[in-house]
Amino acid sequence: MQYCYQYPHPAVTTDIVVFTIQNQQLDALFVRRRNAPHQGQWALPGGFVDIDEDIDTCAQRELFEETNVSNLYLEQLYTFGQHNRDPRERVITVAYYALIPRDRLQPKAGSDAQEVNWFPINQLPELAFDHDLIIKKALERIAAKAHYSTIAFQFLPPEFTLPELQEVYQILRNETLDKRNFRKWIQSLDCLEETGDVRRNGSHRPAKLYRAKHPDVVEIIK
Amino acid sequence: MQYCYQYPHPAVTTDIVVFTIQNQQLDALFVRRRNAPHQGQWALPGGFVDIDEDIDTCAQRELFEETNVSNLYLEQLYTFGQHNRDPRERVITVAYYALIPRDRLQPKAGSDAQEVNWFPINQLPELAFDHDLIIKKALERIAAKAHYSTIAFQFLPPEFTLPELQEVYQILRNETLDKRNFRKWIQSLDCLEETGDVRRNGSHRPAKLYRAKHPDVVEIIK
DNA sequence: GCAAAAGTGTTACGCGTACACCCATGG
DNA sequence: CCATGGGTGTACGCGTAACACTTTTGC
Repeated sequence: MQYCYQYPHPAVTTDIVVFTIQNQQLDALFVRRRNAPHQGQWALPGGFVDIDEDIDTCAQRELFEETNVSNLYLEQLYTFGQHNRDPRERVITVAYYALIPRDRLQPKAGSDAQEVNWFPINQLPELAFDHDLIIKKALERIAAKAHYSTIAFQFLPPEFTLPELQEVYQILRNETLDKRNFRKWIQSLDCLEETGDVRRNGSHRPAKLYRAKHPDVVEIIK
Repeated sequence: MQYCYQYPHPAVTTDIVVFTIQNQQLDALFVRRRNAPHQGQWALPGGFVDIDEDIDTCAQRELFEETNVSNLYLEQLYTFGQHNRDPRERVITVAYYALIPRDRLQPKAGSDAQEVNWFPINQLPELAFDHDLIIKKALERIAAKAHYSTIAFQFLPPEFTLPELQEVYQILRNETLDKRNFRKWIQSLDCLEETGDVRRNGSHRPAKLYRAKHPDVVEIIK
């Protein structure tokens, strides 16, 4: 079966930069390509937009196929449309980024037999296509958002401690923060509530647990 | 001649929100549709991406075709990809916005016989497709940028006075600013230089003329 | 009792904001 | 000389940034 048009049409894909934080590092998810071009190289998860599928829905679907997790924070990033970015045919890709909390990482990410892997964002392998550009843009975006939104909560489980939250902000903003000032700031946003519980992990004072008042919305602050 | 594919392909367009400031108002440019669907309604300028044309280039081309002006500030805004946003076929549009200074407005914008018109953004006509959504997103973007960038310069001729610059900021941010505080702020950015000349317009003290130190870059500030 | 991380207040400085009068020109 | 808009400085308050010690636990 063939689909014919009076004028040439590009193919459209979505690619998703999936971020998580583990081992004190920001990691992104990649899939090893099994076919040419760029066979064997690592690439962002993604794929073609179905003809009657919204592009947001497509991104959600691709994301689920690679991570087995749904309902993640997902935001459109930028559209990459250099005419020669794919040697096979004209492909325009709408890039998204998604954030996945540690506690929802699957033991083996990926539903099919594909080889997938997390890489720390400062030790990336060589990437297929223009995916290095996409990553770069995604990093800029989340670093910026870490300054004026509650995006960091999306990396954490529903209950977390203030030192954990501070660590996420530090990794995203790539700077160390003063503990007292950070606490004063985050408390003043009135977006946290104590669970009443504590977390004990080590021979030291236990940390109080908090949860976000509105865990599903990324609030713009300041 | 037909172009055939193994899988259905969407059409891809770019639409451009062209902004200018005239008569103390922010205006956007629209084209009246001559064909169904939405025949007779106003729509954003835009059109199909050629198969071997970068999407940025396409936006530039469409922009030039409607305004006869090139080398404008042009930035990608967002990609709109609801599957049913165009009743004819699947069309994904990559929206851009452009800023055009007063002094480069053509007497009759538009190169061909199409009916084109500027509308103040708070008196928009009913728009075709989802173009109201696109405008809304573009307005949010430039209002935000007016707070943390030198975007306002792009609305002005190469030489301008401080009252003129302040007016642009006020329109974009939709608030009045204190004259002395505005001047202190803008001078502190070290992005202006006096031309040494003045502009006389009326029976009052003439205003000093300034130019941007880097007229082609929109600097991120603060 | 000691090591290790959690928790907690105060001070200083800079920036943003509020505010009123003189200046230069054209008619 | 008068109307019109251009141009200028200061004071106050708030928010950001710097900074050190006590608390609680596990071993």
